[in-house]
Amino acid sequence: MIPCAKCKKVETLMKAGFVRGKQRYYCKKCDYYFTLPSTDKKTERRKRHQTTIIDIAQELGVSNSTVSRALHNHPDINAETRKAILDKAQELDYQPNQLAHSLVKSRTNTVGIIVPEFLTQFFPNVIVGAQLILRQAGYNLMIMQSGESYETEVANTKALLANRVDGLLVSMSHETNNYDHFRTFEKKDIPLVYFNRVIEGLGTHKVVADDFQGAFTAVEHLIQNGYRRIAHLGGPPNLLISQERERGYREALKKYNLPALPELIIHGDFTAQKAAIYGKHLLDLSEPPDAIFAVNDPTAIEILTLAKAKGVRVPEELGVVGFSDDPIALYIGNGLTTVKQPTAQIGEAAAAMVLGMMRGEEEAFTPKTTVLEAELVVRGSSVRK
Amino acid sequence: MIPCAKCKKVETLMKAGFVRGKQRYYCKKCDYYFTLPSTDKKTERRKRHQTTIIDIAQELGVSNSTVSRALHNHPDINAETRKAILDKAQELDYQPNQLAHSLVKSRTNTVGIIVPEFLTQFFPNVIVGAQLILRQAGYNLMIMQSGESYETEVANTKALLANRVDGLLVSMSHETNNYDHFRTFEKKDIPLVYFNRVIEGLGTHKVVADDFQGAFTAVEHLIQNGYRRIAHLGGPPNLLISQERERGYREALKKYNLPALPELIIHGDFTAQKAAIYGKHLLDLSEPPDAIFAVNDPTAIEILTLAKAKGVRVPEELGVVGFSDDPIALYIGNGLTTVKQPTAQIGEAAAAMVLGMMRGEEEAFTPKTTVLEAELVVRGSSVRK
DNA sequence: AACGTAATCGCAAACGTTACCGATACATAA
DNA sequence: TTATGTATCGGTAACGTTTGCGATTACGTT
Repeated sequence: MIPCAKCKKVETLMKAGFVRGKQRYYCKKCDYYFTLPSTDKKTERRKRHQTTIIDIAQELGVSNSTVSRALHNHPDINAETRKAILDKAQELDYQPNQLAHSLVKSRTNTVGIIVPEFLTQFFPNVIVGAQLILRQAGYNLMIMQSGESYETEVANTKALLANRVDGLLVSMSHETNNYDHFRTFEKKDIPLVYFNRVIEGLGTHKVVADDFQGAFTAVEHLIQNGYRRIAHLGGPPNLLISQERERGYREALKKYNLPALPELIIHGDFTAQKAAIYGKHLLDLSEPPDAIFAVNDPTAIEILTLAKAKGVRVPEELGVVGFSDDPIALYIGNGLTTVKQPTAQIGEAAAAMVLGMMRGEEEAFTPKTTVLEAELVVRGSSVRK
Repeated sequence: MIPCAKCKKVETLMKAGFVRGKQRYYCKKCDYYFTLPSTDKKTERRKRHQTTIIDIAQELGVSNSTVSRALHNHPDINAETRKAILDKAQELDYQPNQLAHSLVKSRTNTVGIIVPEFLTQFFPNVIVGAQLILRQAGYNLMIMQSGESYETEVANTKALLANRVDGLLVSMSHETNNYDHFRTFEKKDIPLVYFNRVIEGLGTHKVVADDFQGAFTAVEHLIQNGYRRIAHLGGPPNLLISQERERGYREALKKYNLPALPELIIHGDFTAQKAAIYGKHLLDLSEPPDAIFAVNDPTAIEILTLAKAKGVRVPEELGVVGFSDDPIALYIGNGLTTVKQPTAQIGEAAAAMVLGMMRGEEEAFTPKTTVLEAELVVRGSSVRK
């Protein structure tokens, strides 16, 4: 009863096994194998779905191109039809499908940002600044946090790449020593701007606070307040931010003919955990420092806590200066002297940079570095009364 | 010399004006207008683009479906071809286009989260918790902040909708009184979970800390430490979080037969700014309170600052309890007594909820509310020595 | 030798939008 | 009239992936 798919004869046909659970037939005459096409139920439009441009078009009996034009006020459209379409869109609660849009335009209007953490105030503030600039330029911000882990940082870049971000802002985790995952962006010509945590040698734009000047001013301040045996609890040595702050520290000492003692310079990793260990080490030294310049506020705060526990009086016996002006700095003890960075401006500057790059305002590409001023905020932890 | 597009005759043809800068022709015989098809240059593949599945397919001389299968270890594929494809993918630095994938699957593997701000520690912590759970389930998190503005909150929902998130976590801005933008999600069957800042009546899942119990315990603690004239500097009255904390405050007073004095209950908006105004008002009262239960830590911190400036001794003359255990609480003065919320767990619980909903584990939909314990952390601001 | 079946792979239709062109109906100028 | 613009609108390839199903080979099995 089944006719051959080619010659339509029934008599020459025979069953010929199964394929994927369906009966297969073989026509001896045509020497042709085939299976019966499934009785295609002509599946009516999937039940639930966001309303599309096509839904609007069908309801109004126009083509989808017309609808598309209406929604983007293209000149080639009649005012009345546009109104009808806009009304219908409103009625059906149409939301454009950004995915489809991005796919065809191969632009997502999204830039990614990777930060090491957002438990201190620094990065959230940067993000707010960046978001401000980007939003008013019509861009969305996709926020990722690496949690100071190289692995997740790589995973983050992968995800952002998969989501085809148009640009990227990065502050590196202190774990990263390999930068291939960032080079990928350069290779694909995706604008990339580093901020705060940057390394040297990567030929890209950077936005940083003036770490050197900030550190120099901070240490000079300590010296001018009578501290002489000043230690530095630094950051990961691979990051420029650590290098610059240490350089500022060293230069300040040099200016006042003070020695930079190796035993008073320790590299941590920005975390309070490590700071506690190294800080304790410093305070327990047979000849302890009379001041500590910490690479960041969490470190400085840990030192203040240690000093309090040990009964070391601040600022009389120990001067402490931090870096970044964490809100806690204002409230802890008599206040923590710290170097204030223009957090929001860092975000804004970085955002402005990618914007420029994405708009292709670049002639020849020359890596530019924006340095924003850092300001010393003097509080109780560094001024002997 | 130009033949008619229909009848191919040359003699019946004549020029007939221009359309969009191109010469138009008219065949008198056929009564047919037309323009010459542009000499389609067969534009070779656009220069720069991320490598696609097709690039791999072409390089290897296989079809793109084969490549797709290889990349998802589909059974229908030879081990060798798979290896070849995988190698080539590596070589070409292939990154799957999430957009195209999402478009066809109509699933983005992304959930959105809207928070009012991330300048206090609370929301970042929640985000970290949520991200943890979602990431290991293969989902990305799209973070938005409303900045406590209704307008941007609406804009945020629009953006998330346009990006077709599979689910949404929301903590509302204190400005929002209209919830239509959230109802859209319910209407489109997009899983939605509120956390922390929720309102009543919305038939959806919620995750909150036990605000009532936390507040009750806090105020009871104040009473047990001898405070009698306890004020409450509350939050926006439309939010359940404010209502519950106020209820806890009132119930605790009631338990000890203390009156809830209207002049000692003021509603702020969570911000330090308003807290400064209302706090000053309270302290300047002819008969000032001997303790203040603040709706959150920024408010409490502002009160401590005001008290210090005014010379009111804490905790002797004024007991203060906050809510949320901001890091500052540990360091300010002799420490701020506060109610600690399980921030990360809130994020985790909320994330787990959307996950469940997205996986369609729901039978009939019954709004579920998860309440997580809040714990009183006693510090110096509330214990008279 | 003839058939049954598993292993592979290609085709092509979606997904929702955009944009280039072609194609009309009129309005207008010659 | 008649040739020429103009104002609108439809058709249809892309964009990069997934997937159902058809097709082809290669091998066992009777």
